[in-house]
Amino acid sequence: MNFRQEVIKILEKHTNLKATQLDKVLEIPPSLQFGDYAFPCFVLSKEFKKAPHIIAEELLKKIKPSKNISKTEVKGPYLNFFINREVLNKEVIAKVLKEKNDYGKTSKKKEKIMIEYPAPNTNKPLHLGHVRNMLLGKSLSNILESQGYKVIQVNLNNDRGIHICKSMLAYKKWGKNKEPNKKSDHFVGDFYVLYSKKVKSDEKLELEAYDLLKKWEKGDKETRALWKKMNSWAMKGFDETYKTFGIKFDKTYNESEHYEKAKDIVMEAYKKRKFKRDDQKNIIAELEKHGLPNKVLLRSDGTSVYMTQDINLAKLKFDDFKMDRSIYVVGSEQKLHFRQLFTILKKLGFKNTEGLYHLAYGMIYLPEGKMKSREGTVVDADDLIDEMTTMAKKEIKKRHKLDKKELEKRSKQIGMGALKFFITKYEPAKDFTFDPKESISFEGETGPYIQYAHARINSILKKSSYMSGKVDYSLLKASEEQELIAMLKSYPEVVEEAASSYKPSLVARHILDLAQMFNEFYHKHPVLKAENHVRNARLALILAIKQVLKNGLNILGIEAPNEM
RNA sequence: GGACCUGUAGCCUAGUCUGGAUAAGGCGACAGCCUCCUAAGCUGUAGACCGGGGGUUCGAAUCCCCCCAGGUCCGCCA
Repeated sequence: MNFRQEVIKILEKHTNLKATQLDKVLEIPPSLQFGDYAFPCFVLSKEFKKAPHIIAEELLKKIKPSKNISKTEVKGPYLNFFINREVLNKEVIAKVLKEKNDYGKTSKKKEKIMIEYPAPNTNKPLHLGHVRNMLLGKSLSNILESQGYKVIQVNLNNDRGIHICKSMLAYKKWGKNKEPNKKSDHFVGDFYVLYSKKVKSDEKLELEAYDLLKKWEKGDKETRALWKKMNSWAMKGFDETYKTFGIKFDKTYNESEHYEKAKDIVMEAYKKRKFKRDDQKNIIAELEKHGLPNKVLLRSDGTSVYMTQDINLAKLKFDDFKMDRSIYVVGSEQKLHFRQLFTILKKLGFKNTEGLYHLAYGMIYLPEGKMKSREGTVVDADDLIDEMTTMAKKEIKKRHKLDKKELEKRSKQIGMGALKFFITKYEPAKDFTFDPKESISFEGETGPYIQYAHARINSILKKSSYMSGKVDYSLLKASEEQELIAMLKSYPEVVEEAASSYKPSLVARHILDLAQMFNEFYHKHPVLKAENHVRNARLALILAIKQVLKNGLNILGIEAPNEM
């Protein structure tokens, strides 16, 4: 049953507007007290040369109530339509309860989409920026999958280059061949920090690092062995963190394996005059007519640059998976880079360049400014997880006495829920400041707030004897109940919108609103102590709310605990 | 200098694509609510010339132009 179509049909009969025009102007009122759909009569006022409110009155007289549209009303220049509550309530709640975990899912979309994230450097542990990256990549993957897309998640290790050699050098000099005595990516990162400290008083280290890079490039055995060892430490540490975030990749690419292979592609294109040489004999892509700065692709000595390897990787990924779309989850500071890359790929005649997309996310600042790995002013991902979990543990201890295992489990659910929601609720493009003191909160617009609403519902349901027999849905007529049903109804549309606009934040906001409205309802209207029929209807309602809260949390990678 | 992004109460955000009915939440502040389904909750009060100025429109936080402020980028770094 499509109520909107029905309203449009009615209006089509009584105005001379076409369905497509009506679909465009028909709106959903800001508040349910104005009905479910509103037709603004301004549109007709010119044609009829009458004031909009008079047109509304005239239309009202012509329209009779039907089974689905129970009432029409004039409010100033608006003609408002009210859907029959009983039909709507029943339809929405029954759908949620029937589809359960699949509510909000569809198999409409068939395309294959690749998402690449978080592409770390293998010389230091993951930090808060990666956390945002991972949460965005992962939740978007879930959201796209829920719409039927075949999603391929890939990672790229930036595993070669001068930054790697710096931590290698420090290990060589001061590492005493030690094995990791802590989480192994942190162990590697310590040497990067150590290098940065030492180089301040000893500039020669910089040259030594470059020597090491040259040795690496020549394939020096000892250097390669150390490089391999330290990289495997770093990656092993990353894997543990990925696991905490529930992330698995279909494939991981390593920059070192193919960074040189793009040379042939570039040279061939150069021969076909797609690229040129500049005064210094570098091969460049001329991008000025596309409104972009030119870009060097091969140095005059034939060595490749960052852009070159990205060209090769794009080809490699497409050869591997033949995807229709490819999303790069990378910070917004690389916007220009990706505009250039995509333009170059088009010039090269790559397939599916229309499907290339840079999902740029904003910076995270700390109260003291920008994060700098070198200076150690970063928020480490693992530390952050620990801190959130510890805080959650403290909060739980205030309320309950739990055995150790349950305490660990629940504090992880809540701590991670808080962290994930805090970051996901921001729109991807937005910069924000992460103040550890204020950000670690479990009250207000937070993950635990939503989890709490979920747990509360569960607690009520546990105490009830819910009969799945006949429910009189017309009894759900309080404004809170109607709002709640409207939100349940629109949940699938919100997920669809989140998928098409690549904004997991939309889902986050929606379930937050739902939890807020539920809490309002909870305080105003008793469920268990309500009169029999009303109780049954409310039980059905909150069961549906619980389901949607859970679905929304889960799609964002957040757990929905039954008790808190 | 150029390109892109951002600007909504003391602070953080939603709403901007697709213009419409009193600009919606949270934090903080103040005043209340646990003999009643989990107070990680709820209610109320104070707090907004939607960065500024023009324009389009019956109607602008939303669209267009100009300006101001902040950020990012404009490497043969990744």
